[in-house]
Amino acid sequence: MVTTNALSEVAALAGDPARAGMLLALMDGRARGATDLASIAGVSGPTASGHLAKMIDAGLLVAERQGRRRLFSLAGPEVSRMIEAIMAVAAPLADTREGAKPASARAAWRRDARLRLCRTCYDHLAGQVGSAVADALRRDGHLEPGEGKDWTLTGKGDLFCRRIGVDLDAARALADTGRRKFARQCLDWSERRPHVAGALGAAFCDLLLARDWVARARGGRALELKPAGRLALRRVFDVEVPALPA
Amino acid sequence: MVTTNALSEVAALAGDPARAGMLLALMDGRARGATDLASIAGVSGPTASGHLAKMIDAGLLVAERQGRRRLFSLAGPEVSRMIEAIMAVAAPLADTREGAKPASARAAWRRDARLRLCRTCYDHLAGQVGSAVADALRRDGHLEPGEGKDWTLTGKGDLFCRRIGVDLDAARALADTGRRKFARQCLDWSERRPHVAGALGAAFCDLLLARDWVARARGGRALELKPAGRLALRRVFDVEVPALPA
DNA sequence: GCGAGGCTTCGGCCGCGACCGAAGCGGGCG
DNA sequence: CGCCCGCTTCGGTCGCGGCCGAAGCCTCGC
Repeated sequence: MVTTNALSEVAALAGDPARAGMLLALMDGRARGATDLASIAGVSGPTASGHLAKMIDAGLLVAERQGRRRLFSLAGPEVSRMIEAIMAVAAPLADTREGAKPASARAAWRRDARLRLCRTCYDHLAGQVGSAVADALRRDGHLEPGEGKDWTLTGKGDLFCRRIGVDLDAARALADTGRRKFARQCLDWSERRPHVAGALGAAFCDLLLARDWVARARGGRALELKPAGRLALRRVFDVEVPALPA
Repeated sequence: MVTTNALSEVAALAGDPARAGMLLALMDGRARGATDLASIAGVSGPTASGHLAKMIDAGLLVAERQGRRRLFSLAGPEVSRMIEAIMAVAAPLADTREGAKPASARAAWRRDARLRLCRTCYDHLAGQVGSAVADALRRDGHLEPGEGKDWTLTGKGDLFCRRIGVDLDAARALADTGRRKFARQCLDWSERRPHVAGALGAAFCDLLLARDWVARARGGRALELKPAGRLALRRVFDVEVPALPA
């Protein structure tokens, strides 16, 4: 029965503390370099490299060169679903082991739900809100997949951005200096579709913050979607985002 | 960060081929003895016993004495969800490794969905249908949790069973000989609530088969829920069971 | 009450795999 | 062009944990 071995092989990958630490660190959807992950996992560079190679091999991670760095991220939503499922089993274990704090566990879970709904990824939007915005832009012909992992803003999209108040000029200026890509596809772990990163993504995020449609939760990447923001998403982008579970 | 260790510890449990084999074997919801599981996993008795003890300890399995045997089964739905989630990640790996049979994998998955919907557990109903029936009987005051892991059939339940055609006399006769418990709570892996086992559970299953509401799929524990059966469940038990995914 | 079957505990063996330091590659940046 | 930084490969060490056989415990059945 090959399925038995496949199960144990994948589980064994997540079954090492160093690898588990890396996977958890990548659950936020950011891509990280091998050295970062090594220090997060508390192992040396070579050891981390070996772990990462195994996880790439098994399809748990994907890697992308960026400059002289190699950035690793979760291979897809099924991987993060797996990690969540394992944590769901592991949570009661951790509880019973030390003084039982189901309340805090539930709070953590709620916080996770908030993260999945709306968060920043560096300085741009991610989560369901980020993906919904990107989806809407594509759907309405404002944004198209460009060469490589870039987005191309169409003429129609240019007009749309100016109309709703996105500071396109600043974003373009930043891109022209070469310091930053204008618009990049950034794959989101909790959603299927990529969202909008780069200078344009940051400009969108700035707009939502300036309009007070979303607000930074103190000390984290979570963004609170205000009622006015939910309304605005419907009115401006014609998208609906689900409410947070109670 | 304790959550990291908890994750890796649980994953490591599933990361051993012998333990993974046991977990997969238990995915059908049946409880098995240590010797059975040892031969399934291809290890000796003592080795299996050690594995089982660890999984009990971690809350992945639960054990129940029955005579001089000790029966092991999955601790709950979150455990089977975890295993499914891991397999979802492992499946592509197995595919690319050898000749890729996504069709058969999908067929297996569909078969699993059928198992979750309706199956036999020994000779009684299990799966969503089994649990739905048990839920309805409790909800309507026909069945109550009795002492230990027994169910108690109320007077109202007695009348109800006779009215819909369950062969109560045969079930009671069987129970009176002591050869069999009358009605036992049997925990179902794919559902929360226990379903009805014992002579009464078997009688219910016989009824559904006799009425042609369900039919045995050849060569398996899966039961096909006929359209008439779905209708009957609504009419007789006032429960709704979801359709199979296409 | 005694034997048998099922499960667990104990002790000891062995192999896999995590780990690190040192050395090798390769792409930026000054 | 050459240094530097980030990542990988190589070789060797070591400890954890899986594995089994033998022996012990408990429950059942004759």
